[in-house]
Amino acid sequence: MPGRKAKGAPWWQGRFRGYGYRMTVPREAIVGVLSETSKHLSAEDIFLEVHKVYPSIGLTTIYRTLELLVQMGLVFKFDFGDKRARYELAEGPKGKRHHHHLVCIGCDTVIDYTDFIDEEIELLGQTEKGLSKKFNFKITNHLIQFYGLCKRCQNKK
Amino acid sequence: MPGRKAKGAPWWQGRFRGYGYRMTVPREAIVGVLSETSKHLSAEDIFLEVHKVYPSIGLTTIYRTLELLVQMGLVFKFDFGDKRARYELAEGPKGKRHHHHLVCIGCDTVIDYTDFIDEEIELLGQTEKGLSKKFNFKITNHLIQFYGLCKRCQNKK
DNA sequence: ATATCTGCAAAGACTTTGCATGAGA
DNA sequence: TCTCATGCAAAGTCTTTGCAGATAT
Repeated sequence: MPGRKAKGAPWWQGRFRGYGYRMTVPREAIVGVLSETSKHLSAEDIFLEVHKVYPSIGLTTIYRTLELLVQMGLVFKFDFGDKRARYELAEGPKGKRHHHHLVCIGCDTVIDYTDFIDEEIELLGQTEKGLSKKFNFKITNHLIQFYGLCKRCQNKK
Repeated sequence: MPGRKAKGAPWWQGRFRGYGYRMTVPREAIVGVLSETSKHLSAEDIFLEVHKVYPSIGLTTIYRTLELLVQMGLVFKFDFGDKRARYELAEGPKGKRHHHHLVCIGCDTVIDYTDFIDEEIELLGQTEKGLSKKFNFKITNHLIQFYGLCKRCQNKK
């Protein structure tokens, strides 16, 4: 759906304010970019995208903002094995579906999947509860990734 | 048990040969260090440890060997959020218990846990099978980590 | 008005690469 | 012997930091 830009009040502004952070043009632009894609963008990817509209915004700000966003829980930071960190919005306006990743160790392609998520959620819930109690550890997040070879890379060798 | 050093033929040598790699002193030393600990060592940790016995072995070799080991599936490489990569032997002589990690985002401490592993294994097995079929993706490994705050870090704030 | 935020340039940290020497099979 | 492996130093890459000027509230 193309015409998503013209919304009323961006849903994330309150979140910033709640944390005592100011709402600025760069921050708006960065969250904007993240909310418009389902890809796993690197800091530089985001920089380039933001740069198209606001050429004056620097890469440093991207990094600093992403750090904030991660800390606020608005964004997840991933490491898929290629050197750079990847970022993904934690929640969308419409509550984007929770998913995990399938990472190809041949070409670093990442596939999102939502299959078995319900079963996973249940097991994870159990596990989290158990671990929290046993280790007195307050779990706030989890990471599940599968590694292997995608179709193309299987055929290469 | 202290006296584990004097074993007959190191179990991993065959693996090296099988991949067409040579067995060398540095490689032996590095696997040796990894097999003597249950910690999550960084390349530098390993370097320092190896250095005590073989001061002539350089950090470069550590990196190069770790890459080989990871590629051979003998070692897992982890990213726990502090900048450096961490390495852990994938399998021990006695088939060390499969485990996952609980990572404290406050102090980067990592706790290994084996609770619920059986349930996880079962679910993961199912999931792997399903995903392999659906995406024609050959899964070779998986990663599960929980993030949160350890006891100490909960009390700090 | 003023505490934050930002951009630029420079620094930092981990990891990789080039090349000549040395060692395994 | 003849590749493969290693060490050293230098280079690379992503990310962070310092600081003066700009901005949000």
